[in-house]
Amino acid sequence: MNHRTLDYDKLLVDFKQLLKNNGLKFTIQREVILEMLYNCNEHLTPEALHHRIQEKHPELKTGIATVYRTLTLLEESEMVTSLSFGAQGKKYELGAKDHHDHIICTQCGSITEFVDEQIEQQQHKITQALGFLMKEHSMQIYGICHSCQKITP
Amino acid sequence: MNHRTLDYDKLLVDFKQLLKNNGLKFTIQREVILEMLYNCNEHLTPEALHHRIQEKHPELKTGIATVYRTLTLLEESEMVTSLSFGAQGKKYELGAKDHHDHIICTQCGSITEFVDEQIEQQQHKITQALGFLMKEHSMQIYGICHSCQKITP
DNA sequence: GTCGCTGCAAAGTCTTTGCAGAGAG
DNA sequence: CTCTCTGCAAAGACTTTGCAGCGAC
Repeated sequence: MNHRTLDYDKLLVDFKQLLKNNGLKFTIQREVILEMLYNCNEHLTPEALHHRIQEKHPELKTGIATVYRTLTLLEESEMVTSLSFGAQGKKYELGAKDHHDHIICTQCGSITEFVDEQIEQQQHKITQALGFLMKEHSMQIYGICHSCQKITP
Repeated sequence: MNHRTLDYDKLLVDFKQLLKNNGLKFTIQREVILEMLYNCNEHLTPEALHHRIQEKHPELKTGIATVYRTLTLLEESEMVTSLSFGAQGKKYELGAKDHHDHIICTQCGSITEFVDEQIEQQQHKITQALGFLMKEHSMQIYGICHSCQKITP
């Protein structure tokens, strides 16, 4: 269900534009991080991302600090968004995808995405009633996914 | 809007029962932490909570470690819930209150609570359709609150 | 009295920062 | 060439843990 409205080339162009606009440089490390976020159909912790990059591009010896710096940059530029839940730390995903909310299995940690138009509309109603200027929102539902229910009923 | 359905005495009884059931002891520090969570109509970080306790009960010299330990205990027992958003860390609130979601002002950091029956129902529908066993959920809406809009329009 | 609890300080995590050399523009 | 990036290691922030004495039951 990912990347329906997004192809990598477009993403890369946007990224390069973003860098240029801010007098920043396009480096291999930054590209690799973006690419990895694009290709991993998952929500990744900085550490997991770093690990995968080292596996796939060991020649770069990418440092964890660079991963953190790039994620911060991408998040500030709203190209990725972060999710933090419980003690499990912060996870990142590409944010240019369609907006969606998350259903998280507390057993296996898997994350399912969904969008519900009715909920979105309701949120607008509520904030308007309070005179609140809504910028964004995040919703997480926690529970046990279908597969894990079978294992431990 | 808080504590509509909850008075402190009841809370305290529940807490004592919880401790007894687990062979744990009722200490002044634990009571003070619970009381502070009850009286502060806010979502508190462990550090903020610790600071307020030291202000109000300096004679106890309550250590930050005890605050962390007690919050962990309370969270595991589902008497408090934690909220984590962005880089701002984890905040705790009494969880025995009515269920509610959060509207967070990114300007002043204030948190407004709300409940919407329609959203709740919709969440159940969605998870049921996925064969997911919903345990709990959290929803945060970010934006600029009414007061802050006046200051910087 | 017993056994859990507490404060303190030390040890862990996770994340950020300073720096000198490498590399993009 | 200039000025930003990077990796490394050191420093920070936040949280947890070990321990010896204290206190609830």
